[in-house]
Amino acid sequence: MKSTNSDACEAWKLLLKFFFTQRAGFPSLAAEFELSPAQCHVLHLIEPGRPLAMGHLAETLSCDASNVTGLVDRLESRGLIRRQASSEDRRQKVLELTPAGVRLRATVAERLSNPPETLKRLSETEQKMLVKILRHVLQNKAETTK
Amino acid sequence: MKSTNSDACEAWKLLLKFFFTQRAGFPSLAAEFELSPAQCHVLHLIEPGRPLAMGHLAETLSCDASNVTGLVDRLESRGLIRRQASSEDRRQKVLELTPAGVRLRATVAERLSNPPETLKRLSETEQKMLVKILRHVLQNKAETTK
DNA sequence: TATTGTTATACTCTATAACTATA
DNA sequence: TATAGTTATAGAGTATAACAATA
Repeated sequence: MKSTNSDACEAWKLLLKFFFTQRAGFPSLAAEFELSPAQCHVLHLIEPGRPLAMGHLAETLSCDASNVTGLVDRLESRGLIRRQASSEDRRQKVLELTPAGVRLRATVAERLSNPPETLKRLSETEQKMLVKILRHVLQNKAETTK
Repeated sequence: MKSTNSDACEAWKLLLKFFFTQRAGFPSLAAEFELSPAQCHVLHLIEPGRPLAMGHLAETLSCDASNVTGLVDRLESRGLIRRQASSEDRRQKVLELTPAGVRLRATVAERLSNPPETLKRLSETEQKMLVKILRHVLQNKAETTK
C-alpha cells in the first residue's frame, strides 16, 4: 500500500523547488543589515525577553557548540546580543537581545514579512486554503507516528 | 486597500517557519554523501546531458563567479563533474556530470524525495489541494505584475 | 565522571580585487 | 573595451579534538 504517499511526494518536491527559488535571495536580504544568513537566523531565534541557553541554540541550529561560540562572539561584538551567566547552572550561559538587537530583529522581521509576488497572486480562496493546510503541517510536528 | 494581502502574509510566515524547520536537516543529509550543502545544490542544478555554463551557475546561485570556481574545483577533483571548453565562445566553460556524478545525483535525489512525516500525515484531500496550489505558485513566477 | 562552553585547527563557503584569455 | 573564468586574499561558517570550569 505504498502508493498512498504519491501526493505527499509531489507536494514535497514542489516545496523543495520553492525553497531553492526563495533561498537565493536570503543572503542579500541579510546583507542589507550587514548580517550573514546564519547571524540573521540566530537573531530571529532569540526572542525578546526570552533568554536562550547557548546549548539550546546549537541544538536548534543542528550545529556544533563551538560554532555557536563564534556566531555569538560576532553578534555580541556588534552589540546585538549579550551573554549572561545562568544563575541555576554556572556552566551555562544564556543569550539575550540588547535593545539594539530587539530593534534590528524587528526591522529584519518587517523586511522579511513581505511575501513574494507569486504568493500574492494566488486567489483569496487558495491563500486561505494554503494557510489552513500549512497550519496542519506545522501542528503535526509533535504527534507520534502511531 | 492593503488588507487584501493578509492571507498571503500569513501563508508566507508559515512557509518560512516550515523552511527553517526543514533546513536544519539539510547539512547532515548532504554529509551522508560527503557533500557540503552547496555542493549538493550544484550537483542538483547540473542535469544529466544538459551542460551548464559556469556563469549561468553563478547567476542561479546568486553568488560571485570566483566562488563557483572553488565549488567546481572540489566537485571535479572528486570526479563528479567535468569542465569542458565551449565550442562557440572559448572564454566559456560548460559543466557536465560524469557517470559517477549522474549516479550520485540520482542517489541524493532518491534520498531527498522522501517527504517529512508531517506532510505524509495530511489528509489525501489536503495533499492534492496543496499540490495544486503550489503548482500555481511556481507557475506564477514568469508573469508580469501588470 | 559527565556536561557547558571555549580554544586551536583545518576545511569549505563567500566576496572583492587584480589578472588572463578571449570577444 | 567588455566578458568568462581564475587567482590571491580575507572573513565567516562549520566540525573535530583538547581543554577549563562546573555539576
